[in-house]
Amino acid sequence: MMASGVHPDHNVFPSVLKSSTLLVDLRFGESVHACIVRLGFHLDLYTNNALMNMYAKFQSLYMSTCDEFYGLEVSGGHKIYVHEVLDGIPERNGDGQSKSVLVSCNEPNTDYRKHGFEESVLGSDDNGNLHCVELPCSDGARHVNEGSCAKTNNGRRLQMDSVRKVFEQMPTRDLVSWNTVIVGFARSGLFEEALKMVREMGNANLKPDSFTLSSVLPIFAEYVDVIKGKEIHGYAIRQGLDTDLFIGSSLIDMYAKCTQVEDSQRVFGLLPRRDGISWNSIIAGCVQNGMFDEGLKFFRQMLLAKIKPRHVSFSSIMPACAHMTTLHLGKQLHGYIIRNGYDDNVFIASSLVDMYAKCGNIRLARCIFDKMELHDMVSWTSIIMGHALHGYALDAISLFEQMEEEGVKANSVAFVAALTACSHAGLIDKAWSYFNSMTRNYGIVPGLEHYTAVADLLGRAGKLEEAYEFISSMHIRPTGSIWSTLLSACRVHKNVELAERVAEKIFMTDPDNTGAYILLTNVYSAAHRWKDAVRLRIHMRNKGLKKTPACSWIEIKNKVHAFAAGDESHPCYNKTNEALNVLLERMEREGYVPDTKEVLHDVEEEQKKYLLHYHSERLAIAFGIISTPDGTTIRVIKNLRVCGDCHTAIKFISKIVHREIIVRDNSRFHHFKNGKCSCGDYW
DNA sequence: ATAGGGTTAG
Repeated sequence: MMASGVHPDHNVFPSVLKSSTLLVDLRFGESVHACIVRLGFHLDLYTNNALMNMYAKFQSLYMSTCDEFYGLEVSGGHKIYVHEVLDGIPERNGDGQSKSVLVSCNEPNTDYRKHGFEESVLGSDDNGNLHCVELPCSDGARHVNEGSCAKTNNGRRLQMDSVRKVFEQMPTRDLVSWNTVIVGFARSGLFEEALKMVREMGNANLKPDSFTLSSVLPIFAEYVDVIKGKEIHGYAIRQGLDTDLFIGSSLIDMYAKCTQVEDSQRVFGLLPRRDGISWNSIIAGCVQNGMFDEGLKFFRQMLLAKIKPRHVSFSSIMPACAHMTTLHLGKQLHGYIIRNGYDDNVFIASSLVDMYAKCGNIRLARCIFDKMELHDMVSWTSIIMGHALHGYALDAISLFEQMEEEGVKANSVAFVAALTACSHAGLIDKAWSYFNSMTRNYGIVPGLEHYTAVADLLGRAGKLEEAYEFISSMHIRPTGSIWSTLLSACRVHKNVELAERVAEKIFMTDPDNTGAYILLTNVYSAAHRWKDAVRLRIHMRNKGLKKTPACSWIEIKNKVHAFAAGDESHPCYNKTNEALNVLLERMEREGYVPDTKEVLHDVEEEQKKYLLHYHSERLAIAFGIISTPDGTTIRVIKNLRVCGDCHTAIKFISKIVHREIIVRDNSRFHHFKNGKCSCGDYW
C-alpha cells in the first residue's frame, strides 16, 4: 500500500502493530512506530494503545525467558526483586567492589543490609518504592550474583520505558490505555509501579474495570497479601463484577496462593459460568495446598461438565498423582496427554518425570526426560531429585553437572536436590562443596530444606555432635522437623544422651510431637533402658497421644492395596499370612536373625519375632509376590522410615525370591536385588 | 486497542 502511494489512515496501524506483536518482531514494530510518527498518527488513541500493547508484550515475553525476574527469596516468604543494575552511578568505595542495583521488596521498610546489600545510597526513588542499594560483588556477595543482574539489565525495563514514553505523550487516554500500561507493569514484575498507575487512574476519574482488576489481583497473589486481595474482592462486589469469569479465576488463584482455599471454593461456587481456566484455577489451588483428593474431585467434575482439559490442567493435576503415589492414575493421565499431543510441553513433561519418579519408576521418568527436546531448570531438578530419591546419588550428581554444562543455572530447589542426593549416599565432602558454592557463588540464601539435607547427612553418617552444632548455628530458627531428622539419626547410631537433648528441643515448641516420642522410646528400648521407655509410653498415654499404625501400600493391576500390622481386613489376608510364614522359615534357614531390640521388652522373645515379622511392608511384599507370579518388580509405598530390621529382612527376601523389590519410606526408595540394597547398609 | 490458570523443595 505504501509503495503504491496510497496514504494509510488511522485505522491501519493498530492491525500492523498487532502483526508485529504476533510475529515477535520488535525491529519491525519499531519501524512502524517511526512511520506513525512521520505521518503524524502519534496522537491517535487507538494507534497509541496498540503501540503500548506491543512494547508491553515484548517486555513480558522477555521476562518469561528470564528466571531471575522473581528476584531473591528472603526469609519469611518475602522476596527482593532486582530491577536493574545502574550504570554511571559512582561507586561509593571506588574500589570496584560494589555495584548499584535498583531493587524493591514486597515487605515494606525492608532493611536491605540484613540481606547482604550495602546500605542504601540514594534511598527510595521518586516512586517511593524502588530502592537503590549497593551490592558488594566480592565473595561476600551472597544474595545476588553478577550474572543475574547483567541478564536483568539487558532487556528489563527497556520496553516498559517505551510504553511509558508513549503513554506520557498521549493527548487523551481511555480505560484501555491505562489497563494496557498496568498489565505491562504487572507482567514485568514492576508491581509497585502497576499499583501506582491504578491509583493515578482514579485521579484521572476513570474507574477500574474487570480488565484492571484481573490484572491487579495476581500481584496480591504473588505478594501473598490477602488483605489487599480482599479489598479488591470487595470493590469487585460493589461494582457487580465479582462473578466476572476473568476476575473469578484471579480471585480463586489469589485466595489459593494465600492458602485460603475455602475462599477459593466459595468464589468458584458462585461463578455463574466456568471455563477451562476457572476450573484449572480451582484444581491448581487445591493441589498447591496439598488437597490432592479435592483437586482430583474437581478434575473429574470438570470432565463431567464436558470441559475439555487444557494442557495446563495436566501440569496442575499431575503433582496430585505424584504426592499420592497413585501410579495408575498418573499413567491414565499420561495416556490422555499422549493422545492429545500435549507431551511436548515442558511443564507437562516435567510433571510426568516427577510423577514417575515419585511413584517408584525412575526408569520411565528418565525415559521421558531423555525424550524431551528442551530441558529447563525445573525438568533438570525433577530428574535430579528423582535419582536422589532412588538413592542413585552419583547419577544425580552427574546430571547436575550436565545441567550446568548446558548453561542452565541451578536455583535453590536444584541445590536441594543435589544436597539430598549427597545425603542419601553419605557424600559429605561433595555436600559441603555444594553448600558452600551455593552460598558463595550463586548468591542463594540457604533455606530450611538445604539445612535439613546437610543435617540429615551428618546425622546418617554418625557425625551427631557436628549435626547438632550445625542445626544450632543456622541463621533461621530450627523447626521440629529438622531436629527430628537428627533424633532419627540418634536412633540409628544409638546415642541416648544426645537423643534426649534433641527431643527436649522438639518438645519445647511442639510438646505433642508423637513421632518424637516414638523415636525416643525406640532409642531407650535399644539401649535396654526399659524404665525410661515405659515412663515415656505412660506419659504419652496420659496426654492422649496415640501412635499412628505404620501402613504400607502396594499397587497391583491398577488397584492399591493397604496393609497394616495386625489388620486382618484384607480379603487375601490369610493367603498373605501363609506366604509370609513360608518366607520367614526360608529366611531363617538363610541366616536371617531378627533384630528385636527396639520391640517392647515386656513381650516374649518368640512373640517379638512375629511382631516384627508382621510389619506392614512385609505383608505388602508377600502379597506382591503371590499376586504377581510373573516376576515383575514389586513396588511398596510405606509411610514410615524403613527400620534396620526391615532393611535386613527385605534383603533376604529379594535373594530368596530372585526379584527386584522397591520400597519407599518417608524419604526415599530402596532398591533391593539379589540380597543387596542400592543404598548398601547406609540407611 | 486491554484481562485470568501450570511443572521442581525432608
